[in-house]
Amino acid sequence: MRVLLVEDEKLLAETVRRGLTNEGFIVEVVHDGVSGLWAATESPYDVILLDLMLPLKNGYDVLKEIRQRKIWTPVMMLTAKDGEYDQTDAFDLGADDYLTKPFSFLVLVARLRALIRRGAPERPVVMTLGTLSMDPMNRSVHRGDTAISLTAREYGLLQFLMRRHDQVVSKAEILDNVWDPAFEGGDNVVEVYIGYLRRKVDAPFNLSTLSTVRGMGYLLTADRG
Amino acid sequence: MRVLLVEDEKLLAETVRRGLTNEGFIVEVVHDGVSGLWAATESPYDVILLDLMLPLKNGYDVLKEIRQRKIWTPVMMLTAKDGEYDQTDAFDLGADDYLTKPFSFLVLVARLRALIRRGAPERPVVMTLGTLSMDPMNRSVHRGDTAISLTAREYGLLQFLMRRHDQVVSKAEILDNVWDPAFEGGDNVVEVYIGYLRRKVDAPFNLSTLSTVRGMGYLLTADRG
DNA sequence: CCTTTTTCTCAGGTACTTCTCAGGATTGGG
DNA sequence: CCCAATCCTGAGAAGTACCTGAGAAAAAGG
Repeated sequence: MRVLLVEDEKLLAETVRRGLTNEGFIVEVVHDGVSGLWAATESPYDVILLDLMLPLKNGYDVLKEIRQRKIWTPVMMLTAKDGEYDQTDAFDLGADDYLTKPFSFLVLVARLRALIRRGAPERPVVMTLGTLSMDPMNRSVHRGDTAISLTAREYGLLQFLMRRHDQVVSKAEILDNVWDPAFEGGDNVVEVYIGYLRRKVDAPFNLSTLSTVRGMGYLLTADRG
Repeated sequence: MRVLLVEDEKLLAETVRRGLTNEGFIVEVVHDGVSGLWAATESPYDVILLDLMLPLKNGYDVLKEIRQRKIWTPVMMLTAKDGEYDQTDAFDLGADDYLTKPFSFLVLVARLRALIRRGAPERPVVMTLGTLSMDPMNRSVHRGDTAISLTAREYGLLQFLMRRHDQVVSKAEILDNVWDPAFEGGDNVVEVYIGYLRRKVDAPFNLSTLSTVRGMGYLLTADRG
């Protein structure tokens, strides 16, 4: 269980390091924001403890850049007690928890464990295929940056096709995965829904990424190369 | 905001329950130590109000066992005023605050809020989403700078939606988190309250930040960009 | 105790989704 | 080129999800 601790108050850092080591964690300590960012990008940790007030680069910026680099290690922010910063900012930037100083060591350990247990959450599940993107969090679909509104069934179908992009998927397979197992109808309904999708994700953009492979099924590919 | 109240004096328990419910908390009451311990381990609360003198198992033991089971929900002890027990004991065992009976209801609420704020980081002091803002401290909601008056239930629902902004939340999820766990009714009540909220936070401002995602749930987004 | 507010249920209405069907279009093999 | 298999698609019926006004029931506030 590897922990990166980014904290400039040497005394506090040492206390926490010793305590966590004692609890069985492997702790690495750095004392400024730039080193923190570097450490976070260079080696994998199970969780990052990030102080807000740091020399060279403050905690917010470190967090922001970590997330920009698509590193989704859980981050727990350590904030001083006055409410100078708005804590929602930290969450917006992708912090997973925060702790207000001074904190009890027991609380720290408990929260740390909770965070690790939750694991690096499946945060950016947003799938992309060429200019087509899908975000399961808010169920939105975009081609480039124009939003596309899909019904539940259309969405389910597209999600399945995106997961299996560049593979031919048969109508039977689609029925099995997108429709109710108990579904009794024929497979014409798949043809119909493929039609709906084409009109929404391809036709308005003069694309044809969703093609028919006669006798086999359908094939979704990326646009632009 | 879920509270577990462990208190054997039925009258006091009922008063507190009603008062807290009125303040927007969801309160569950049990009347003895064993039930309290069981409840605390079985479902998640934001804070536990724990009387010291309890039938079957006293408050100290309950607290100790709760902590032994690695449950770190903030606990506020309710102690009778005579100094039979030393209050530092409570802290040693992992209580986060205590209140001496008889206590003022206002003080209880204030300390409870402080505790929840300290203990549950996912409840920042003031939440904002676009021009919509909510201050849990005084339970006020504003759109821009016009105040909006909400009932307890409306407030709870909005708070939940704001915490999960930009995510689709299902009616079942809403029922689980905003309504009493014991709630038996169908989920039409959610539709009704979504309607109420829309009439208060969206319609008067010609906005539609609270949208329906058919077949999935509801989605709260920020206005203006 | 009576009044007001809040919560919840119900039922009718509306709008949307899903699916079926049938005829038309397309494709590939002979 | 013609035929048969396959796929597409417009229209519409059936089904479902959601909204909302009205009002009963419960709680809160005099």
